[in-house]
Amino acid sequence: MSSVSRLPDAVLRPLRGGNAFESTVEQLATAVRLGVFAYGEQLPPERELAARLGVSRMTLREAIAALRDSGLVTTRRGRGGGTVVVYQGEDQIGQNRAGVRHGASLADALDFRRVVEPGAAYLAAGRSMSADQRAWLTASELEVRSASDNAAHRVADARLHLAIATLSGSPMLIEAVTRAQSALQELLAAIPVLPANISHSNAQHRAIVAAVLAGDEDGARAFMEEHCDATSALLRGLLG
Amino acid sequence: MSSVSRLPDAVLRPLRGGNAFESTVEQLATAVRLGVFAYGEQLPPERELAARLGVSRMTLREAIAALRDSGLVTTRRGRGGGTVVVYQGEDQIGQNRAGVRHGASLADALDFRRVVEPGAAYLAAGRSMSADQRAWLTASELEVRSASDNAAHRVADARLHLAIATLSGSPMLIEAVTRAQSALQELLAAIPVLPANISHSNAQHRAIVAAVLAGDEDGARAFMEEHCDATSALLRGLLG
DNA sequence: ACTCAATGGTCTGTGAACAGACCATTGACG
DNA sequence: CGTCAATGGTCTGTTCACAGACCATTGAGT
Repeated sequence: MSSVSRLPDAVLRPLRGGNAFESTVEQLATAVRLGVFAYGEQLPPERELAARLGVSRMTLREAIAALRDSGLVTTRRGRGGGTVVVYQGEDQIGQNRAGVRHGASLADALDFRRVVEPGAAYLAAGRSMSADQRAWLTASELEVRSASDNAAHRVADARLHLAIATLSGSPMLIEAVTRAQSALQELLAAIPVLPANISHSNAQHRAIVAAVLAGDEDGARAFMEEHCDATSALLRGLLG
Repeated sequence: MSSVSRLPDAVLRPLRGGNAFESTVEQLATAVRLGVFAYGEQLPPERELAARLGVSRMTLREAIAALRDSGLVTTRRGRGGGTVVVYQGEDQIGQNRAGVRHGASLADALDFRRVVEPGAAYLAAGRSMSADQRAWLTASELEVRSASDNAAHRVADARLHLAIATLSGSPMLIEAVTRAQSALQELLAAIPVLPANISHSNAQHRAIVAAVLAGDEDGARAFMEEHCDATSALLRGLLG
């Protein structure tokens, strides 16, 4: 039985990525870059956010300070104050973060995404949605299509994908999609965006959203698979 | 935009499940119950295991002590010694652990599993495997079929599913499948196992493995979906 | 039979993270 | 125009986890 075929090596993983501080920074930075908090939006109050992240307020505050130093957010005190997002899609120049996602994990992330995103679309299509939810989905898709520049397009794209994941209704899947998106985020940011790519991608988005709204599970999944394959091919072509 | 439709609520999650000690116990106990470490097998030396779990040796030792107290493992000192698995599938009676997986997450886990396991089977089928790996897969399937009692059957089943996930070659997917399996482990243990169920499940296993070995991606996925749907139906029937 | 390498077992000091109380600032609202 | 509720900012003591050195035990190898 070769070395590849042993379960313990495959299953045992580190449970906490370093210290709480770094994990918090990572998670918040990712949330901002993925547009979970859009430009101009306020983050929840520190006490609430700390509770939700399962981290002490001190640690959270240090993490927020790091984001502030990176120019992602600004903070204002007093009633009506808070921490607000300044990031609009473009990272500061000369800031090569975490280069190439520790090695071989590019293929991993692409494979993973190609499984979980279509799965989320499939599930979302199978759910009955409220008018609000349908409107949200449509609006998210429209925002991607009408993005003015590459940076805005990328953020809106992430938001749409996360919206679909959210509508799947499965927390575990939402988390999975979030991880896939954040793993690919910096790679996708490096793609030279051709108009043809964008237009193709937009068409796929429309097809996916239409299928989800129509309750067409298999269609939603198939379109999302195509969509993932397209970006996959693009990334592999550029980096592999 | 209704409360359901907001990204932050869906995406922000606690990063560390309580303290390091509890997480470690949970992970090790799960590994043993899923058969990642089979009966009679040795765990890696403490120093190595601690490093792999990203936890200090002290913490790991406390976790192992907890497993020992639960009767899952025994420990022997000296050269050739170590910690060895005693668990054979049956938990000690009167030990109702974590009852019903905090509420609504049953549906979540089932949905999640139904996405990631078929995805893993699909990917595994698409890979070219070494003779060792093919033999491993076949052996794992055979072990499920020839399990003598329910307890052994359950462990062997988990091992087979994890083997398929491992052969997908995607660490992120392996982790996802592991989480799905461990989330459902205690529920599956509660199913009254009818011979008809077992025989049906065995047939599906054979079909899945055959498809994976034949490189039939779509078939592998479809069979795995059927398989997941079957246990889903069983569980929902009993608990929902 | 002896040796010693491999393993579990123990101890101590240090730093991280937490809980929670308290302070400072601001603007929404009456 | 004043109040005070909501928010960020600060401080303190405590607990947890870690690193790493050292001890104890055993059996594989010679």
